[in-house]
Amino acid sequence: MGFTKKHIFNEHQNLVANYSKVLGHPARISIIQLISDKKYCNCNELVKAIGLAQPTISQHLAEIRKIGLLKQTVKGKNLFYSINIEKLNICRRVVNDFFVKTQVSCGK
Amino acid sequence: MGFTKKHIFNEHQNLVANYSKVLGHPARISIIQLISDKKYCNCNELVKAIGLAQPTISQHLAEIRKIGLLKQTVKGKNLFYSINIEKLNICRRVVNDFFVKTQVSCGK
DNA sequence: GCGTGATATTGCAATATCACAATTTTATAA
DNA sequence: TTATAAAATTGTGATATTGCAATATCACGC
Repeated sequence: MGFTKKHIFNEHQNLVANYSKVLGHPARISIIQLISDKKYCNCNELVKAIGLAQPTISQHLAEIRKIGLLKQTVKGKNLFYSINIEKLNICRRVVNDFFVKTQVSCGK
Repeated sequence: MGFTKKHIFNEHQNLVANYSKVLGHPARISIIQLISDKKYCNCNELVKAIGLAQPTISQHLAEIRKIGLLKQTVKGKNLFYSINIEKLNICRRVVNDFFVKTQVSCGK
């Protein structure tokens, strides 16, 4: 079929999967690392640093934005991205809690 | 194109992405939860509990196996799956370290 | 051996994802 | 207003993923 049957899973399962899916591509891992290293980073810098075309980077940025991990600041012609640390922390906890709970369940 | 240009990213970025990708589907989240809750679980139980067809579950199990997260025990006709806790712990650390390092970079 | 039950594999259709060229939008600078 | 530069959007082709029916495989009991 090609599409995921999300309705048969609960909200939490879909949430963990959604967050993880965004991290499931090395370009997006690289983008997040570059933005956090440089604090502020525009699209062009990412294009040069990573070596994918501008529309491709823009697309990956949109995926990361969808889960709220990015902040934007307009400065002249440039659009600078930075990490939404609060949201990053939420993602970390959601994913890590899944691991921890799984580990605890195994040990009971 | 449709395929990921993995060669332009480093090993660590691909590793984080690989682990995350496996968690990037709610069926696989659900499978991991069910197996860890029941300690041992065969394919049929997962099929009944989740409501996807047997080949679909089998396929998702294969994805989870690829990153080493599952152990198998044959008992008669049944094949029981359990969680490889050591590997789960490694995955947890790899993914969580990514989050923590990102957070630290933002704060510097 | 033969049937049975459990799981993996194969083949296929539908959808999603990845990557990029071309274009559009937006905002500044001249 | 016009040029320019940055980034988003659109359109497209190639590949990957999701899901399932049909089939194959494998291990047991008879």
